[in-house]
Amino acid sequence: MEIRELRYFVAIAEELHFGKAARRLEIAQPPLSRTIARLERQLGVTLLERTSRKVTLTEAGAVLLSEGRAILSAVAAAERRTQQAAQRRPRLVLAVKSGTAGELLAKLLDAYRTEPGAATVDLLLCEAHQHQKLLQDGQADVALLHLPFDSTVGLDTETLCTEGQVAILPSSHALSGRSQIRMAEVTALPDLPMARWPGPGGSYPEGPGAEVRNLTQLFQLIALGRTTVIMPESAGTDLRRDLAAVPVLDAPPVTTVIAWPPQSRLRAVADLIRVATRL
Amino acid sequence: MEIRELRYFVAIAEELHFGKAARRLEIAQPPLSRTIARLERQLGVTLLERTSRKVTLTEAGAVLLSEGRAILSAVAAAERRTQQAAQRRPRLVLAVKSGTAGELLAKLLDAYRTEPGAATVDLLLCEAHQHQKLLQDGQADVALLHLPFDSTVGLDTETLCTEGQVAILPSSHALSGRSQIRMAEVTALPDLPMARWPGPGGSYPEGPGAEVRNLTQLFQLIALGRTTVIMPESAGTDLRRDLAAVPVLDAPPVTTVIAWPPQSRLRAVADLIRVATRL
DNA sequence: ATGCAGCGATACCTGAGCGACATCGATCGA
DNA sequence: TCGATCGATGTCGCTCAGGTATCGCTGCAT
Repeated sequence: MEIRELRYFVAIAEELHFGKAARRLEIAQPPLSRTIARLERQLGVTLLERTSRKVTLTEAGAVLLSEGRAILSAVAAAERRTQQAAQRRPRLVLAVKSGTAGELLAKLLDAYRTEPGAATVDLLLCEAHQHQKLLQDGQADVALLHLPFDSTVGLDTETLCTEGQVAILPSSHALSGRSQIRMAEVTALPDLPMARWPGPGGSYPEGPGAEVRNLTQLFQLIALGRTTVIMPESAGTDLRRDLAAVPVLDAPPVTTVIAWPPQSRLRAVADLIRVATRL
Repeated sequence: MEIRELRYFVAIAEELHFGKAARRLEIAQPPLSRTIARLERQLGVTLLERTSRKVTLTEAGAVLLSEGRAILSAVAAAERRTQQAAQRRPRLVLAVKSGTAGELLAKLLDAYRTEPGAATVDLLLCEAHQHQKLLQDGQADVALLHLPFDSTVGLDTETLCTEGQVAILPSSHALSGRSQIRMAEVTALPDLPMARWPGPGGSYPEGPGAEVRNLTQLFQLIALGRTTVIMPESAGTDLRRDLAAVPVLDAPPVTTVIAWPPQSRLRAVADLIRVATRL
């Protein structure tokens, strides 16, 4: 099995249409048909059921699609990382959800900068749920994740810190003066439905709250009295004047971890992790 | 970058010798030289420093070696799993360290067997530290691991159970009648140095205890009064007559988890996991 | 019922590149 | 200084990737 064959198969499996897949691959349709036929012959497995009107995946095809996507990501990552490693002055891409881990991030970058042979660290500000993909296809080398929100499946991690959560409310709200609060009190506020974040697929869960994509949007909506949110303490420091943070007693603690692909061999990654765990 | 090129590069990077690598790949040496040269040209990166007497890896080459091995494993896994998925009656390979999780394993297999459309489960009895590799190159589909001993990096997991640990002693030993014991008491026994297991590389750590590879060896040595061991409770049930198990109060608890590769799409794997978590 | 449009498979051709063999040039040790 | 060893290079045959033209099947519209 070759990468080219896998690329072709994944394209067809996604399009379920030889013509469209060929256009996407920028080749003609006949070589595509032949390549897939040969792949099937070599594996001894039928991957696609085709009539002249419809193409469908077999069960084996679904398995190969899933495994194949992972392999193609890994190949793209290998190419990127190999080229990075050859640079005279290495660069390191650190993926962080925008607006989070502010102080920790600053301390980490400061501490790492003084390391001998420190690489240039590029920050890749990403949206929630993107980390995984960025690390897997080599667009990022390291990421800061927040448990239990982010998944660490397929990654090596080290715990950096654990913190409580706070509810962000309009300063004018009745509860904003409280020194602490409980989950149930926040989630039950009928006048302030909880904001909804996009899920892993990029679509929003059902619910009454506002749909938000970033902290600026969110804070604006909270200030307007349209929504509220429960989030880690550190993200609630240095708030706008018209917002208040109230510690939520029984919210699950949030753990910030540093994560990297397990087979990472970049010295810069190892250094950064060492610095991070010593903070 | 193609799989063939990656296979060639990994072979050379491991042998650090074009001739030997070519023999291992069962091709002549010249095409190998040319293939690597072209790979380097395409990546725009020097992977190997070569003189006519010595070949060494560059830093970029070391990165590609590491990433490349992972990719080759993934490709082998994809081929195996695709072919498995095409079988009329699917098979499922469950990797377990020999001698562990006895009762849990029996219950799991019994419960799964009654599932509608249950696959045939093949047990792959392996040695410690092999799980990871078996799952990654597709020789196994699921594994039972024991935290904190085994690494779950790169795998999805579900916790099945947690148990304490016991010290296994000769029945004749002075401590064997105790109802409980402490770590320090066991590790400090001068007459019974702790047995040594092979590490991830297959070599043994330094120490006075006996070198063992499996439970039969181990139990025999304990019965002979040559060593002792601390291990999970469940592995210490149904002991030989001449051995005794004493709970170790302050030993870290052992968690048994079921683990699988994150991109797994086999229905049989999903079924088995569901059954396991409901036990 | 028939003709047409859309789709995947097949036939055939050209050129790139893989792999084999022979050989070169450099380097190290005797 | 000579020979052995090792990676690079030149050359050749052949496989196979990719292109164009076309076939055969199927569903749909008239």
